[in-house]
Amino acid sequence: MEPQTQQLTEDGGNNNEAGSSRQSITRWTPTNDQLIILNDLYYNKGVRSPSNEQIQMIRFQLRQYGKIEGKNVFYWFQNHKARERQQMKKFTSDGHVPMQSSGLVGNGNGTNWKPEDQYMNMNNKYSNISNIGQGVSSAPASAYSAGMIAINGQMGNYGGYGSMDMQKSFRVST
Amino acid sequence: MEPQTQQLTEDGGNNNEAGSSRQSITRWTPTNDQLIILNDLYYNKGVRSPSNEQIQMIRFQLRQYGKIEGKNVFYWFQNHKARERQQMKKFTSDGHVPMQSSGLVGNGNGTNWKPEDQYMNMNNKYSNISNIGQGVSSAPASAYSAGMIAINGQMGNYGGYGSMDMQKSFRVST
DNA sequence: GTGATATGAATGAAAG
DNA sequence: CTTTCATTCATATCAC
Repeated sequence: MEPQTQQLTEDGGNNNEAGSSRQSITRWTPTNDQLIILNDLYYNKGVRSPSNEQIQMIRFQLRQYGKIEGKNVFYWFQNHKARERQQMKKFTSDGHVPMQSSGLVGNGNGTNWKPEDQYMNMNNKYSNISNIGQGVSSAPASAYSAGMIAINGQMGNYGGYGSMDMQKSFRVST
Repeated sequence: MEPQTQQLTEDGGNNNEAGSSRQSITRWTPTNDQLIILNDLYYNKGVRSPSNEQIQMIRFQLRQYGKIEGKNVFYWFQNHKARERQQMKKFTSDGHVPMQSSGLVGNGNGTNWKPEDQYMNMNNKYSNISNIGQGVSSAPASAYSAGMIAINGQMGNYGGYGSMDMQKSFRVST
C-alpha cells in the first residue's frame, strides 16, 4: 500500500565502522540489484556456502551496486541457508510461508549442482531496478581487472589468469 | 514496550478464526487467550527461546484460540525478549521498570562481553571445493583448484592460481 | 486523517 | 551449522 522506499545504503562511502569498537552500528542493506544477484547465485547457481575466494569475487561483483564487504556476502549466504532450513522445520507451513519459494535445494554439499530453472519470487520488495549506481564503477575496480569474474554476465574466453592480489582477510574493526 | 497492558485488539473476541480468510494475509494478532498463555509461558515458565519442538507444542495449544503458526510463536518470543531487554537497557537503573519480571531464568547478562578473539573457522576441506558452476570440475583427488571459480559456468578457460591460502579472520569481538 | 505507539515480521550480525 | 541478539521495516490500534 505504501512504498517504503527502501533506503538503499548506497555506497558513497559514508559508511564507517572503524574507530567504533562497538557493535556494528552500520548494518549493510542489500540493494535490489545486489539481492537479485545473490538470489540468482543461491537458487540458480546453487551457491550455498561460498569459499573465501568465491566471496571475494561475489563481493567484487556486487560492489558496483553499492558498498559491500566480504562478511556481508558471507553472512547473507549463511543466513539465507539457515533460514530456509528453519522455515522448513519451524514454520512448517500449515498455511504458507511468506518468503522465498525455495524448496528443492536437496543438495547439501555442492558436489554437483543440478542446473534447474527456479525463479526466486522476489515479490517482497519493490522493483526499483534503476540506475542506482550509474557510474559507480570507481577507479579501484580497474586495478583488479582480471576479467575472470563471471558471476552473472557472459564470459566468452578471456581466460583471466587469476593471480591477482585479493584481500586475504577482511577484518572488522582492526 | 509497555507493561503487559494487553491492549490487544479491543474486539475482545476472535478476529482471527481458523478457517476465516479474513485476515490471513495480514499479520497475526494474538487473541486475549493466546496472550495469556504466552505471557504465562514467558514469565511463569521462564520460556524465552523455545526450540522448534516447543514451538510446535505451543502452537498446538494456542491454536484452539485462533489461527496461529509456528513463526508467530517464534517471533513473539523473540520480540518479547528483545523488547524487554530494550526497555531494561533504557532504564538501566531507574528503579522503575514497568515489567513483571519474575526473575526466572536468572539471566544476568545484557552487557557481557567476551574478551576473546573469535576466529571464524572457515574450514575449507582439503578437497571438495564446492564448485558452483557446472563448467568447472576440479580434479577429483589431486590438487584442489580454487583459483578461479566460474560462477556462471561459461568460462572457456580455467584459471591458474589465486591466493589459495586465505585465512579469513573476522576479528569481531569488540 | 494524521501522528504516536505497540508489536508482528524480517534480516543482518554475531555467538555458540 | 544452529541459535540468539540487535536493528529495522511494516502495520494495527489508539489518541487527537
